[in-house]
Amino acid sequence: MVIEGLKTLLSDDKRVLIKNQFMNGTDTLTYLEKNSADIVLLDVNLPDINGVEMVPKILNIKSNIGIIGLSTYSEPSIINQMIKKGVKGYLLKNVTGEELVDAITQVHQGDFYFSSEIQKILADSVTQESGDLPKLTRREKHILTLIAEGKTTNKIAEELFISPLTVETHRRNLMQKLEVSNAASLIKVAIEKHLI
Amino acid sequence: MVIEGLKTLLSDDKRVLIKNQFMNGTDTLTYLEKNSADIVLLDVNLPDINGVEMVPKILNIKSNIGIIGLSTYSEPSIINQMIKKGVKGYLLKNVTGEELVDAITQVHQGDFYFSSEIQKILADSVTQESGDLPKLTRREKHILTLIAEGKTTNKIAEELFISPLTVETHRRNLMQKLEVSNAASLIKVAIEKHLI
DNA sequence: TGATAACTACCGGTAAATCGGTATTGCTTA
DNA sequence: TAAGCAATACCGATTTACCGGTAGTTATCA
Repeated sequence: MVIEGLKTLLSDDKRVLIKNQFMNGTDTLTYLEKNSADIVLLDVNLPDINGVEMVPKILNIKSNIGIIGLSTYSEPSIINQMIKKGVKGYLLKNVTGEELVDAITQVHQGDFYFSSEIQKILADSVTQESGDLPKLTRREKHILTLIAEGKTTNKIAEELFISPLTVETHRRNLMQKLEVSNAASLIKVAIEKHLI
Repeated sequence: MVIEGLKTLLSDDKRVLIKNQFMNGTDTLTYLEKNSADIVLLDVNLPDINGVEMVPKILNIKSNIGIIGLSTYSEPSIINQMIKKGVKGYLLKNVTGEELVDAITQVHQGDFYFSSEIQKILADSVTQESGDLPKLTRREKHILTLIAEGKTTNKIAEELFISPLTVETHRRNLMQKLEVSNAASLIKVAIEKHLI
């Protein structure tokens, strides 16, 4: 449905030629390995591969492809991640045909393009400082999920064959990194920041 | 974009006439108050009004309108809620034109229509028994959010001008209702069940 | 190969949460 | 209006979490 919408919005404009379209990530990647494209309009919600992960995969195949992210929603953290991975533009699906063509031409010229809504979201996320994901280690992530499952320090220690004291240390580091002071809010912000 | 996609998918079929389309809930409701329609294709993610809340609002205006829910994603709880509110069908946005027309005609005849993917999700949710939302009282919900904010029992008691012992009772009732044994997992399942 | 990060571990102490059981009061509604 | 639920509250006891500080051993990667 979204693809049909895209095609309709772009069909009026002769500056844009739609070469192909796919419903999932893997098909897209195999196509791009054998064929060329200037711009990829990339939906963030794909059935097989995460949109964020798609970006480096595409750029590995051909680094000069301009990728424009596309999503219904607007979570700052996702947009931030996409930009870090190398998208050149980002739009919401309520975009007009005009804006869509603008975005494509701008990105094709080597510029960036973010719709006004996205710019607002990015600006907000900078002021709120909510976009910065703390870096958790593998062990910390693991223990985080076990805490979320309701397991106590002792249970976790048993499960990982380490000392409860060690688990407590990880626990404290987690809370420090996420700037909270107990497990309840730890889980809440971990989920908000998509760390779980 | 989605609307354009819909229009394209439906334009081939002469059984369906698109009367109007809107980008938000309020415009839709004001239109429906003065005009008629057989079927409403309702996106769950609207900028102003929650899709679930839209359903009773629409049915209050004209109870014989057939509503078909539409979303990119597929969270069982949302689909369940929509059905409870009275939608007659539910589709994902990767639906084909053919299936879309099928759904519309079936619902127009008074039948239900759920795409195979949705049926699978519903079946899974029944077996996993994850769809049953425990009923929390107003006070419990409030305290739940305060716990999620990392506040301790004492802080919450101060804030609500009640005894810490009372807060503790609410806490225990919350944990019992959500079938968990500590605050961390309480928050996790509360978020999973969209109670926060 | 040397520095940095990750993982491990400990002590002592305080604060908070959890458990089990009980009970009164007010509101709501069948 | 009686039953049921919601909100309030308490006691005693145990467990778990949280804080501050410290430190040795492995990876790992530049």
